Amino acid sequence: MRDSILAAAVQLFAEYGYHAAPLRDIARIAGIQAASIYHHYPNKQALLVEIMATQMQHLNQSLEHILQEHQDSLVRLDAAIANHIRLHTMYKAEFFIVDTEIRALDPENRPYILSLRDTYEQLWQELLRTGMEQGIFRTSDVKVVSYAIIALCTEVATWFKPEGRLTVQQVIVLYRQLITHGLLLPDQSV
Amino acid sequence: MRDSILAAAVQLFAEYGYHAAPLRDIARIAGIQAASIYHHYPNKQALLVEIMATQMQHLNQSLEHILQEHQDSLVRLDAAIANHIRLHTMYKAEFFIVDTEIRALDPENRPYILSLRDTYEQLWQELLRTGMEQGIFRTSDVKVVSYAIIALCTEVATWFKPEGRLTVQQVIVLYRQLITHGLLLPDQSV
DNA sequence: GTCTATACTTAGATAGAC
DNA sequence: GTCTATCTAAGTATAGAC
Repeated sequence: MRDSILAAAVQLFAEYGYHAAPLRDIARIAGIQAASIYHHYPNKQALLVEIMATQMQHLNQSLEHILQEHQDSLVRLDAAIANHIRLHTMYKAEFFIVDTEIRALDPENRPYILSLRDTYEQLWQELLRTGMEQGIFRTSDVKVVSYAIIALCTEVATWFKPEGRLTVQQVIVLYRQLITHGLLLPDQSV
Repeated sequence: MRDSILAAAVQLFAEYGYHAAPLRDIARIAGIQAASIYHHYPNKQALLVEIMATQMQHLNQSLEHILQEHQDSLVRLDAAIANHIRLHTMYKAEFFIVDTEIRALDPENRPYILSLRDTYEQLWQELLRTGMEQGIFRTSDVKVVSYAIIALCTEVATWFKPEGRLTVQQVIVLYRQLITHGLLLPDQSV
């Protein structure tokens, strides 16, 4: 039941937003009365925090694992892009909540979630900085590039449909190409 | 007063989200009572629609202008990137609302706002398709690339600070570089 | 562990005076 | 054009029975 409630919350938070999703509706989808939710969670906010924390920890662990497993910057980049897009398409609703409901966090919960997001950005920045120092990646502003790549791969979740025109793997290939080689054809390079 | 109310709404919708921003607070910032808002706007939703429609029309007009003025695909791309980033940093709060509160739109208003967004995407797709046909841009999935570039340039608004480390112009140069040439150094290209 | 009933608060919106 | 006063609905959360 605890999981059913959380699944219902994920669905409604993603569809209508945290503040627009009534606890009564979450309860209805989970098949119980609103009051019964309070046996499993202390309040509505706790649902939001658990959804966000779970996904961010998952994301961080997977990227840490990639950095430990691989030393080659190009392999790391490819794996990190694929990992980000796979998780964001697989847990589409959950990550949509992570990306849009930060401001719905109570002041006492916000720092924790932001620190998890910060950790993820730092892992990416480590990957990028190493690649630039090795002369594999073009030297640029590490922070800006990390924000850019993360935003790019995150946005996939907003339009991707599992039954759509493209498979996840095809999307990964397209994004990888864009991130590594850019839009211009080589002969146009300066 | 009409503009004061709208400015207050922009501030609070951006900071707390549409549903979490009480009309009474909007009124307080505008310096009037909540009931007085209804002399200027029929309801809260009308504030949201006006904010979104105004910005999207502005964005569309500027890109249409660029496509009319320039024929060279590379010039068009540079101008479109700069235009998007400039508007998104100049009207940061307004565009943040456009990008996060689509789901707060009532069913009768949503199609209109989505059609404006659709127009913008189509203008970008026209730009990209032409460049690919001319052999200036790498051939790829036009829709996916348009989503990617728009997401990339939109995200700038989430972290950019006017008094921060980088100027708008510096950010534009960095993003332009990333979009056109990608992350890898040329000798690493396949 | 789930229920019914309800307390408490706050929201958007309206009525009518000035 | 703005106010005070108020309506009505809806939200989160609690109390206490089963």
